Amino acid sequence: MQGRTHNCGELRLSDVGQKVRLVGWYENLRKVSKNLGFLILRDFYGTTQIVVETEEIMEQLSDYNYESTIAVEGEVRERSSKNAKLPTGEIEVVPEKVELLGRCRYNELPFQINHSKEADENARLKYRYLDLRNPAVKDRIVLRSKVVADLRSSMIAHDFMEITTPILTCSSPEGARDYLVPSRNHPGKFYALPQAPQQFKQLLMASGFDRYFQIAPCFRDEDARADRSPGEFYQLDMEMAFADQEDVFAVLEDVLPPVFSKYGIYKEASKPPFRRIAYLDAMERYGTDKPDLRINLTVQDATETLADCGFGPFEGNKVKAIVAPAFSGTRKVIDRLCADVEVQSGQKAYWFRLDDKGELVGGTSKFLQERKETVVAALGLKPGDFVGLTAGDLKTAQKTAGVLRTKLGGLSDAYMKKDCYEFCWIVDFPMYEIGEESGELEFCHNPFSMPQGGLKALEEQDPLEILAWQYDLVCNGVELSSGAVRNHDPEIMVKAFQIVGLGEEDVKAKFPAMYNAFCYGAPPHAGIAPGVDRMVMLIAGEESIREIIPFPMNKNAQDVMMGAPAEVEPRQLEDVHIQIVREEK
RNA sequence: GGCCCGGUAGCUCAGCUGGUUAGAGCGCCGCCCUGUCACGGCGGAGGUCGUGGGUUCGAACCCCAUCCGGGUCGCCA
Repeated sequence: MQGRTHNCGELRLSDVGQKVRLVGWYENLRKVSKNLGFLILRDFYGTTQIVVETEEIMEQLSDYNYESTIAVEGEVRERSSKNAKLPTGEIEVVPEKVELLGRCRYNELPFQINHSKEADENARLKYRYLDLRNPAVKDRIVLRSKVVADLRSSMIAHDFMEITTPILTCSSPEGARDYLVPSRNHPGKFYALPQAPQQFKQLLMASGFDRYFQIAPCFRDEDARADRSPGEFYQLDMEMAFADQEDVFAVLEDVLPPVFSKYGIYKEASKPPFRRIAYLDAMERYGTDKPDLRINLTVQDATETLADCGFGPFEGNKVKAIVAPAFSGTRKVIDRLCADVEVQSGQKAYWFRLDDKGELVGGTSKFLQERKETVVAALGLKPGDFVGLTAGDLKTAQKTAGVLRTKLGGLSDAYMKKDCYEFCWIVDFPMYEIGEESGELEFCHNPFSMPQGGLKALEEQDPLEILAWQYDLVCNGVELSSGAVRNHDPEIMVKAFQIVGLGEEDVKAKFPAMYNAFCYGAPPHAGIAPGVDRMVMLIAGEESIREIIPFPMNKNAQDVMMGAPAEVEPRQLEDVHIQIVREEK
């Protein structure tokens, strides 16, 4: 007998009496005596108990290390003591023959397979093929595959067509650092890996395709975060011709919630239409453009009430307040909260409380006693309330308050409904902003977005007042995606660039293909590109993006399993006309 | 690049105010165990305390430098 008759997850009571051949990994042997032991055989589908009842097979097994692959031939038997926790727990296989298929040469592994999630991350990444044998680790990758399959079929059901776009393309002048690929045939010239298929999908619209999507690999040479993989990631990239913001919203509101509620750790997901929050409102009420709407706390402006109270950090600054009602945290909890905010935002948070007797206590309260009535009235305080405070220029105060709000929300179920997916759209982003470094007018997001009001707005309005048809999709405080109604009109495009001091020649130079294409009659179009990795993280309830990537890189963008990045042969460098210049330390 | 946290047995971690022989659980090896299922019992092996320097009679512990990992800010239109 070759191969297998069944997998390790499918035998049931109804199979009793059958002769079977199972193959898989030798996970464990619980040895009870010289001639009784219970072997756990594991494959992709599950585990099956093999009951060893002869000294002969017991001795044979003692030569094999755990994690070797073996084949077992024998008869299915009803267990005398069943295990309700296992799908195969009612049966066991009595082996007539055991065969070694692939020897594991080590009796000690870098970590224990079933506890690999607790092991050192570098060891897990280096031995990812062992880590992935852990069902709990493997399941995330299986989940990812299912989510992607459902997204794909749902998009196709919505009449979208998957079209692949080039991986070797050219460096784009805006945005993140590119990954460059030297050209052998063109000395001194480089391809770049796409940061997103942005321009290609817009060119598909100009080419006459109506509804495009792609599970698209994207490459950006930027530093990692817990929720941001270095180097590469995937987007559910989509674009629709003759469409506006409403059309894009309608598609994703239809496609995403069913996938989230079907596979997610939470079974409840927002129903369409998702809440829409204007960017400036989001910054004011939630202190972020990616609010977690599961948290019911909001930010208030307390500048007028508190800025001049005599507390140094408030002086001349904007002050933001978050009132947490019926607060029960101890001083230790509060200190921890403030420390966490400082670690994450780089800014300090302050606080005081209105105690049960109605007295202002703790933190900054001594600066407020004289104006107690005003403070209580302005913030609408009730006895037992905690007030978290942040200060700085408007953006700093808002952003810090945003971090504080998130941390406060995590403290109590009363502040946060945890078990659901709350989607929202952030809309009405400003078209332009004053750049923090340059101090000059810049595009707030991407220059391809259509300004609300079109050419007329660009000609007549204060640039800082102009809004763009630009939107973000947010779920539980995670930014899933940016999207926009694109600027498909060369005239408006040139005008939009002129406002930031660039001209027609710059547009042509920076985006020649798109500019030219749009000169031949382009459809109005709009699109978006939700991050697949982020969505799978939310669905899986994982905090680390590495858990949902089959072969992730470490924080420093190294693949410790493959050894990438690596040096190459001098000959290869010559081929592509590259010389290495090493920096002296 | 800045800041924060960490690095002690194969793995996870404890190790007090600096004190003489650095511990635990899991794993590994050996023996025992006829229904285990996180099997159990007994015994054993296993340590450059990340690295280098300093302070001290004495350093896993304090100081300096450095390397590595994670988080975060910058960055990611």
